[in-house]
Amino acid sequence: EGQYCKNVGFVEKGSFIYYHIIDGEEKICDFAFEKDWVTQYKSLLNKLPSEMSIRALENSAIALMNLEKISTLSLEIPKINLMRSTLAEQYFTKSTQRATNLTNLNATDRYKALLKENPTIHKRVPQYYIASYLGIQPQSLSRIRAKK
Amino acid sequence: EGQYCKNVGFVEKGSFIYYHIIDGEEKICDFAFEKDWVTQYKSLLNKLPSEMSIRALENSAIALMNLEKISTLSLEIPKINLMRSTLAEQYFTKSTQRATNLTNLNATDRYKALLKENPTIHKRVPQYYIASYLGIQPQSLSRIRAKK
DNA sequence: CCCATTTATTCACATAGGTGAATGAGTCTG
DNA sequence: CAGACTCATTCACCTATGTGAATAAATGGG
Repeated sequence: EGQYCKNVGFVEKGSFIYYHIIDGEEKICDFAFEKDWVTQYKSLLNKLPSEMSIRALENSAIALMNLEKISTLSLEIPKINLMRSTLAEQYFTKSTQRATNLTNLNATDRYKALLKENPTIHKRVPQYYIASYLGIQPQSLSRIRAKK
Repeated sequence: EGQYCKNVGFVEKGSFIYYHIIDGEEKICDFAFEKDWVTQYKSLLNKLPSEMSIRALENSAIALMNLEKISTLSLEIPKINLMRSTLAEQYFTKSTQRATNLTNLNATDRYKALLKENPTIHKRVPQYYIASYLGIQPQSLSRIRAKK
């Protein structure tokens, strides 16, 4: 947060969280796992300070590519532009889906939807981060898990 | 919804809603007003059926541009590519902000945030659409407004 | 202008999720 | 192994929002 993002990463191994700090608490707004792209989109493309932080959760391996180099390469290899639109789209799709779930599903159903999409997430991510991502308190997620 | 989106629109006058139908109800996920771009991003760029509907709320004027023509034009006028990234970014920024508000603010504060961003919205959009966008019932929005 | 329809408000009650505290379980370090 | 953390669970109670019904207000067509 506050730094200038200059790279695009591709997760080879491990996991990452995107988060804001609000009232001293880490509010998780996204996860990234193997084969996801990782960058701070707005900071990267607009050369603005990043509005959020990104951090590895596990011991991870990530392939970093510098935006300048990508831009140069794209003159020779037009397919690289595909990657740029894929990136925009991945982020847009994920945040839209998250907003849709937040308005149309209750916490239990949001948790189920997350598990369906990522069945092993609770083995890899502390539960209070999952709760934060779902927009609820850790106690509430405990309650939801117990009820099932 | 279900159709193929082939245009990008620019709102000259009026207003539009983006919505899904879920359990027979229109769930509003975005608004567009003067100077906003309007398109169904994923359908447009991937030539897929649209996942949502878009409809004018008021008597509106919109400048429509065909994607094919935009692509051709962009060879002559490189600045047009700016518009494409602006578009991706507008959508991404809005949906991210919406998801952030939904997780970190209560309904009252989400309503205040919306009013701050768009002070005249209640003069132009029926209240039950605003409620839907905020992720609450119309009665709850009435209650919130009454309390203030 | 009147009636029909749509939209907004209000109320009483129900429920999901928040809050703070206590407890338990897991993990790390020495 | 003991002590110190960190994380997860459970509980009792609280509050925001949902729900369904009744009413009121606004809107639109004849």
